Amino acid sequence: MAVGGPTGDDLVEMLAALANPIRLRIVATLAGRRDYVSQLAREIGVSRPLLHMHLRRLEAAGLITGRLELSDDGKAMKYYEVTDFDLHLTASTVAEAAQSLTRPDPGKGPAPKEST
Amino acid sequence: MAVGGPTGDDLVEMLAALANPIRLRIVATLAGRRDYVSQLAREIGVSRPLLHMHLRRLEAAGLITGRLELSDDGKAMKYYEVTDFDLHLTASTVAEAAQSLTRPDPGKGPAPKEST
DNA sequence: TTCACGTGTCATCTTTTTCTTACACGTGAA
DNA sequence: TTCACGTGTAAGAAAAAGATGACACGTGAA
Repeated sequence: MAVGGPTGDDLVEMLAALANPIRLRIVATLAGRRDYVSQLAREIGVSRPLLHMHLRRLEAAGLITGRLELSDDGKAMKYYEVTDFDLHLTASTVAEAAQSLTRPDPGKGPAPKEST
Repeated sequence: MAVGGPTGDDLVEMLAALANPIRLRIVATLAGRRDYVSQLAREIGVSRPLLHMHLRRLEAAGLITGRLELSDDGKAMKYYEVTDFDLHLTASTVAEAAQSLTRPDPGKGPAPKEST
């Protein structure tokens, strides 16, 4: 997906999702091959609940996607894989994205009202 | 500066620095013209102490630089401007950067020891 | 002197993020 | 049944980030 213009809010979410060693490692691992949760947790070396949280964050940002599949054993395995994200960050691209920011500060005011 | 390979740690720091509405807006504002702290605080609409903290984070990540200058009035003004950062984020670039990650998880173990 | 403007920091509080522990469910095999 | 393996979630502790207010300093002008 070309990202000529994610909204400022979306950009913040993507950046926040990537700005973490564990999540960076998750993306790196999934970049090689898709994997299911338990196996991924073993490879990266984190607990399943923790990995689960990080996966949610990455998926919410649109950087990875997961789908539930059934193995031959009849076990439900959730496989994750990376999406085709492509972010180009320079002062100008950031400046453009910032124009569509709706939150002046994180988690406070809901949205800016239009000036009269 | 081309960023064919910032270390994983550096990348995390840059991403964390940009993953914030206020800091995104700071970079966007400085992308147009350099500015000094008090004026910047007024334009963005945040307090000086708060802006000061965000500026430190951005400067630590190497995204902006500031230098102290003297105005005609003899006042010490600290002017900030953006650097020529250029980050390209895809699954593969992230995978490459992740190889040089030294911290398995944020704020726990100091550094991984080399395996024998 | 007092005011307005610039710089900075410190202590504190609130909020968010991160992480662990414990629990729930389902299936196949011994 | 019990065990191993897969899935998920919920509660609470710990750590980090965000934000505020009060303070310090220095200069020029009224």
